[in-house]
Amino acid sequence: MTEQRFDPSQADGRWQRAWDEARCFEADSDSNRPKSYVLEMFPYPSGRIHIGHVRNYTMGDVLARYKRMTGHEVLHPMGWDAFGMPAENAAMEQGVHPAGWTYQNIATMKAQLKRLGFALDWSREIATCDPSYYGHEQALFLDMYEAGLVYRRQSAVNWDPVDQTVLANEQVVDGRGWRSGALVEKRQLNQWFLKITQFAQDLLGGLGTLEDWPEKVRLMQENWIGKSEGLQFRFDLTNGDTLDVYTTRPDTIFGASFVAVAPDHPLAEAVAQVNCDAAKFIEKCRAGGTTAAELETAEKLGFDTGIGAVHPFDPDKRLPVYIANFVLMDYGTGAIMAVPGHDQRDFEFATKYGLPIVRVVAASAEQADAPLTEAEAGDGVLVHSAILDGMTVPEAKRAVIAAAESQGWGEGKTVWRLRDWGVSRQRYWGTPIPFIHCGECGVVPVPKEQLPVTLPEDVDFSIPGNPLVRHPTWKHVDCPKCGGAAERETDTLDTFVNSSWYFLRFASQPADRPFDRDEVAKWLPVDQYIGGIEHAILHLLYARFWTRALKHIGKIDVAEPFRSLFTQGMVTHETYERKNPENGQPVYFGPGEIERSAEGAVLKADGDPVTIGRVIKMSKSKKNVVDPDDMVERYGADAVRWFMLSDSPPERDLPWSESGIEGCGRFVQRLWRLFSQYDDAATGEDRALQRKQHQTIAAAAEDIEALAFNKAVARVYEFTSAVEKAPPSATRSESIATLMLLASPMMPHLSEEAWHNAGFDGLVSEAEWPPVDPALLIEDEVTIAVQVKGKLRDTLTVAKGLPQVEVEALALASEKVQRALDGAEVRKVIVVPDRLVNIVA
RNA sequence: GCGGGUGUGGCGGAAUGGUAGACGCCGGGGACUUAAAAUCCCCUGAGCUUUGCUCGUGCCGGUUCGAGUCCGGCCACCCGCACCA
Repeated sequence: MTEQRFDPSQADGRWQRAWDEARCFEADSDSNRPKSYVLEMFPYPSGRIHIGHVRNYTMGDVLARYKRMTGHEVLHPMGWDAFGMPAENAAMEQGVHPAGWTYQNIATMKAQLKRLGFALDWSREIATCDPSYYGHEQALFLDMYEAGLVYRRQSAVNWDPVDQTVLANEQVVDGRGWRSGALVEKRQLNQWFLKITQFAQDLLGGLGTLEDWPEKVRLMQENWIGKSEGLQFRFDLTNGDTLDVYTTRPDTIFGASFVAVAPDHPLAEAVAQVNCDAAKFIEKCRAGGTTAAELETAEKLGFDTGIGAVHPFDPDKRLPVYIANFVLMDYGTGAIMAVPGHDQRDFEFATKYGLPIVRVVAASAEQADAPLTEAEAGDGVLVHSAILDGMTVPEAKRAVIAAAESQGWGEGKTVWRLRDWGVSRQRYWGTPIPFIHCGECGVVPVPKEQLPVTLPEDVDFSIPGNPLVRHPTWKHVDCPKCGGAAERETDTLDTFVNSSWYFLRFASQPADRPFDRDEVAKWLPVDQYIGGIEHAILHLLYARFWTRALKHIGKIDVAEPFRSLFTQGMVTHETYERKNPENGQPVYFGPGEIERSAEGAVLKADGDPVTIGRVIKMSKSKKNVVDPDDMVERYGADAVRWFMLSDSPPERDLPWSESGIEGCGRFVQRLWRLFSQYDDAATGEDRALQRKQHQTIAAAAEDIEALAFNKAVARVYEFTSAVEKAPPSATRSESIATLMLLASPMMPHLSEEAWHNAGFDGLVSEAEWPPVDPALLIEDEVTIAVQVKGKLRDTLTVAKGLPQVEVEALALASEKVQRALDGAEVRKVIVVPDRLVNIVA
């Protein structure tokens, strides 16, 4: 006899232990079933699992469990993206060691994930902060160095002069250090780079093969790589020098009214040597923000160097050369020809400094003198452009490039927006870069047999700066080449490096090398990768680059790491706030502190109302967070999982609500009551229910494979209602068993318990997805909409496949149709078979 | 600023160019109960002159027999912008 209510507090743990004991989620690479590699982006161990993680991993889990039920050998691993700044911040703020803090968090979060019943292969767990992981990363980095994919050069960092520390962009607030409040300076340091640009064309071309990636992500990457074809050419300057500029619009060369260089361009620096106003201007630019967003939103500012540039088509024409804050040194040559008529940035600059704005492209020759109120980037024909007049934009581009090449002052050139990847971080909690600096031999790689270069444990975070630099002994080593005194590299690798190959390490974990080539060949590519849209560009591009780099140096034979990608939305929640009467700043309250009703919300503490604010991404600062553990404790893992899948399409944001999770808890119990009605002694057929059953199996499978979990959930609801209403029969019992199977990827604990109680053998987690009888999918009647002039007037229920003429006759015979027609003459009748009739009068 | 996305009832959403609002939440009514919880049933886009009609998918316009869906232009919000992960 089964209990009245399903009790997750004891059932969840029992089945989780049963899965562990059966080791049913460990991937067997010797299996001859078709493989399926399901991977969710691994989490940063920040402390506790966030509800957003729960959503991400629930989606992957449903797919992994479904794939296992449909006969696949599934690899569904989990690990920890364990290096990063928060551990160092915790060390500084709480006096804990980054390693201790990180491993403690991992233990906590692992227990939380276990409580949710995810079908993960924990035998392959990795933490990137473990030397057994990052040691192999160091080896791969050295391999890339040997292959010429790693180099060093000067590059700017944000320097906090008070804390004597390099700051990340997010640590710079309004141009000041977040801790010290000091004005941040740009400082040049020698840093390590990976040559991602060597693969620019391949990374771009590869996007075309990624059919199962969202179009938007491919577009974003394409724009990020930013291939552009244009003209690089040389201006002769009035001071006797020359200046190389790059333009994607050589056709507009007659519209150029000035030339601009980046503040850190050599020409700008040369001018600053002799002109202190220029030096001050450059100083001002350096004090500003470093990010592209800040540069481009800042007011356009320039400094006239007094130098003139000779127009290549008109030796008498001189263009003033400016230093301008909106020109980027990293793109092209760091210098541009500015065409205000056809580039909005140039337009704003020209307006501000009173420079000429000339139209050189118009819709037609007659429009040559149409006034410009903003820059026009559209197509048209060339005007006011001497020899180019009348040409189209593409013709003029070709003509100018041809002229430059034949006259020897420039050449057509492909330029990429993509820049090489700076991987140096002046921080402790990361992978040590395995190099040694020797006064005699220069930069020397650490010999492979000396890997891993591990982090020293005795470090002091009470003072700012990189502890590796000031550690008493760690960096002092003998040069591997000459044996003389030398120093270790104290920079560590960007944490994006850790996440650029972890999916390979999951496939196999040999101790003596990063991965096994055959195992990688067996499991890769990842069949379904799931993560947040915020990783659309950087992480995914870096992982694609590492895959190419490792293939290039002969380590693997994988073209693309992720065959199919899915980007899920965020979990959001209402905010509850009051205005602080003293400063007008909002004071936030957590969901646990308030009492929510249909009328509004009141604070439990004082019973007075609070304002219900916008529904936004959960964040600690807004206190609109819920803790997954609390929810699992109150409603059980299955209700939480069900909520994560319900309602919102997975690619969109999911608003968490208390009433929503309560509804899910109720549905778990409702299913439980239905499951307990399973009776293998029942007899009799129920054709309609049988039809519904098979339609539901097919539709749910289709929905899960399309990751449309919200639709699969709706199918289960619908089918549940149908089974509940059906009178007892063998079909009904069969339907109940089917429902256990359909629900099992989403609500595995409930399903295991019910499966067991119904007397079935084995675990439902190892059962097969129920087969579909195609004959039962077809309906024999259809409902046809009848429209008059596009408006619905009636519906008809007819046999499926009824000939068009008969449908038309039935529609015209309808009383409602005749009334709507009101005697008007029928001009045309459109019949869509089995769907609709539209009568046009 | 640039690149990418999203917008449908009170709320989350469904809908191969073909019946807009499936399914769920909230709310309302009823049954059961001494009562409550739990459960079950019914109703639930707006308006109107209610056998039915009109309006309605962010806003403005277009294509079509027919537009939530396609095209053009706007608006709002979200994501990314290279040292957050």
